[in-house]
This record gives sequence, structure tokens and C-alpha cells, in this order.
Amino acid sequence: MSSVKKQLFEQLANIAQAISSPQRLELLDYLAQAERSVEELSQLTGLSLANTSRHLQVLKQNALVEVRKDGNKRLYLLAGNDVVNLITSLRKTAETHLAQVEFLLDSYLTQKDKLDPISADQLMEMSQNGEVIVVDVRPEKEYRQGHIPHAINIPPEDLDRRLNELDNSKTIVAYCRGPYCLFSYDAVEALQKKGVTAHRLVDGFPEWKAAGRPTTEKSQS
Amino acid sequence: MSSVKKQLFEQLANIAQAISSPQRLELLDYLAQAERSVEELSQLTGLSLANTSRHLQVLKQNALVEVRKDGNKRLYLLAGNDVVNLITSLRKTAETHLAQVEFLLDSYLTQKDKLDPISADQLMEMSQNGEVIVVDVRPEKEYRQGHIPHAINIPPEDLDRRLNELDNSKTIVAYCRGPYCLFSYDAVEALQKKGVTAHRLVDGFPEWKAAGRPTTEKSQS
DNA sequence: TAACTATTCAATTAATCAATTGAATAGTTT
DNA sequence: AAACTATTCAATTGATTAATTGAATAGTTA
Repeated sequence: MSSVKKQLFEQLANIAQAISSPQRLELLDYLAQAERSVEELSQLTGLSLANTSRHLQVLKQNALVEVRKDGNKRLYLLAGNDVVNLITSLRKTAETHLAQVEFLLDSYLTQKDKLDPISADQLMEMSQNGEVIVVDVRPEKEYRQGHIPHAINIPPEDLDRRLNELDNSKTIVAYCRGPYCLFSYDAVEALQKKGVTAHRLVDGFPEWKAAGRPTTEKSQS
Repeated sequence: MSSVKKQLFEQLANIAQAISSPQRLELLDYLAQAERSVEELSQLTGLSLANTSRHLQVLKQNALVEVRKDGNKRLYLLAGNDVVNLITSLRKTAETHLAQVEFLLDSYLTQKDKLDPISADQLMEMSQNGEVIVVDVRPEKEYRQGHIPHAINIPPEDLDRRLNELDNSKTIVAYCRGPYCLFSYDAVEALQKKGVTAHRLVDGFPEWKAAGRPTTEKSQS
């Protein structure tokens, strides 16, 4: 193989190496929802500060994340939506071929995946018809940094209290961080128990955004 | 993070680890075109037989390739089109963010990328109008195992001799193994020098196929 | 059955990766 | 300027990966 082609494969291998660590995948998952500081990421993941910083350097050197300064804080963010697409491809390959993944998903989402999830295309159509209430069940910080237009934010810790506020005559669609996030499952299950027509969106917000669909940072009020 | 989610990330990380080696990426590139034996792959890549086998075990354990027996030969093949999509995502991320990749591509494809490449969608449309001749410039073995319907096979070693055979009144589109493959560049350049309207397809055959577009194994005659 | 072809496995060595600990750096606050 | 907050870096240790070499395994052929 030509020297140049070999070097191109080495570059691709470097990126794959950067995401070959479960810890770095988790960091990317959190950064897909919102930009965050090293300290915050350390707390979310349970990694030491030094180790969190080390992993972020690896991601930065391979151009998967960028960093901006805010006072003495460094805020990390994804380098682009293509990084979301890369992780999505990785997840789809794992789900398609690895029995262990299927097994884990079955134990993780017991009975839950049978909640009539709807696709992003379906939601786009329903939204245009005005027949749906969209609920973002991620933490408020993530909601504020970007969400589906007109979505209402009900963070996980407020689920029990605030689901009663919703207009029961409309169909409700809840979405979350991504396919492995349980918050939207919990919300839909609770709503269905109250007799409300509710569904969960298949994708998380990052996948919705990476597909070029409309997003906003405007508050709902 | 919950134990199950952590295990899911570990599984994704295992797949990323499997493609974090330039040698395994090269093996996957060859397997994207056609199923091949260990011996053939060893010759194509220059790796020792034992090392080739070792790398294939890693790919197989992470469900990126499958193997079938043909006499005493083991023929390896890609596990699915999603593997092609994964490598495509990897390549796009690298091309988008890594300056080194841009630099390598510039030196590798000097002046060549300015050959008015056309997209798969454009080719689909032109094919339906019957106004185009499609040329597959991969080796015959790869052509035989799958190609775009009606495509003519002109392997790299026959380019100089057989380009004269083509109907000069039609537009010619050449495609190859993928974006890093030079054969289609060479073909288009040679044809344009003869005054023929020729383009190269942006994607390689594996990307075309992975997108669900029509393919066949039928010979052209 | 022996010889051959094709491939995998095990042991070894060298290189690389991951986490910890302590030191160093940089911006902000008092 | 000192103290504080936030973050990165270097050295060290242990674990993992990659390639080679030789042995072992499996199917086919004579």
C-alpha cells in the first residue's frame, strides 16, 4: 500500500484509538448534550481530575473536542456533529452484531422498548400538524444549550411533580440524551399509566441535531 | 453511570479498539470489495500470515467480519454494510477535523480532485436517463463479487488498452474501491485527455452498496 | 496413510496505554 | 502579592497490544 494511503489509515486509526476507551465514550456522550468544564465532567464520570484531563487531551489531539476558556475554567465541547454521527455508527454496529450488546439492552430496557417509539421523521410531521407536545427530559443545563423547538423541559428530578401539568388531550412525545438514556422511558411510562397518549423519540437530542433538524436555544416561556 | 450503561460503552469501545489499527483498517478496506482468504490478504497487505490471521481474529471477535470455509481455505467477508458506514463515518470525521489528513489528501490527490466528481444521486438519475456509461475500474475479482448494474469492468492493468473501446458519444462515469483509490482518477484523467466527457463517482462501490442502492453480480456480457 | 496446503495458537519480546501521585501552570479573588 | 480555584503535565507502575517465531490444527490431495 502506498505510503500516503498508509498514513491516511494511520490517521483514521488514531481517531478510532481515541474512542476505544469507555471513559472517553462517556465523556463524549456528556459533551454531546452540553459544553462542560473538566471539574463537572470529573464529577459526572467519577474519574479523577487528572485522569479526566488526560482523556480530554486525547480527544482534543484527535480533533473530537474543542475547548474554550471562561475565566479560569476550560469548557469542552464537541468538535462537530460528525462526531455524533461517528458514535451513532459505532453504536449501530455494536447493536447489530454483538450478542452481548443485545443482551445488555434487553436487561437494561426490560419491557421498556415496547413503548411505541416514534422516529424523528414522524415527529417532524406531527409537529407541523400541531398535534403534539414535545417534552425534553434532560437536565436543564443541557436543555438550555439546545433543544427541539417548542419542547418543554421537565428535568428527571421533576418528572413526578410536573407531568400533571401537561395537556392530556394531546399526544406527548418525550426525548432524552440518546438511546441508552432512561429518562424518556420513565416519563412515557408514567404518562401512559395516567391514560395519556405518550411516546418516546427513538433518537436523543444530539442525533436529532446532527441530522440537520431544527433546534433552538430559546426558552419555552 | 449505571453498571449496564458502563458495559454498553465497553462494548462500543471494543469495536473502536478493533478498528484502531491501520493494518485492520486496510484489511477491512480490502474485504469491503470482496471476500478473501487469509493468504490473499497477507499478500495484499504485506503482513505475515500469522499476523494477518491474528488481526482477522480481532475483527471476527468484534463482529466486524465473518468467515466461511471453502475447502481448506477460510474466506473472510464483512459482517454487514453497517461496517462500511462505520468506516465512512470515521473517514469523514478525520477529513473534517484533522489537518494532517487534509495535507495528505492534497499531496495524494494533487490536481486530481478537480475532476468534477459526481454524487451517487446524480449517477442514479443519469443512469435512469440512459445517458451514461458506468465503468468499474476495480480488479475483476472485486467486480465479479458485486458491481453497479450495467457497469463495464476495466481493471487497472487494462486501462490504457481498453479505454479506447468506450462509446465516446456518451458521458462516462468511473468508480473505484473508495475515496482513497486512485484508479478512477487515472481513468477519468486519461479519458478527458482524449476529449471524452468523463467523471469520477465520489463514493466507492462499498459506500454505494451500503446506501442501499442497486447492485448486481451479473456479468456485463 | 503420508504429504501438502492453509490457517491458528502459544510463548516471547518490545511498545503502548491507563491510572495515580505529586508538581507545575494559569486565571481570579482577596 | 498571597491565596485560591481550575487545570495540565511528568514520572512511575501495571496492564494491554503488536509482531515474530515455531508449533499445532484442519482439510485436501496423491
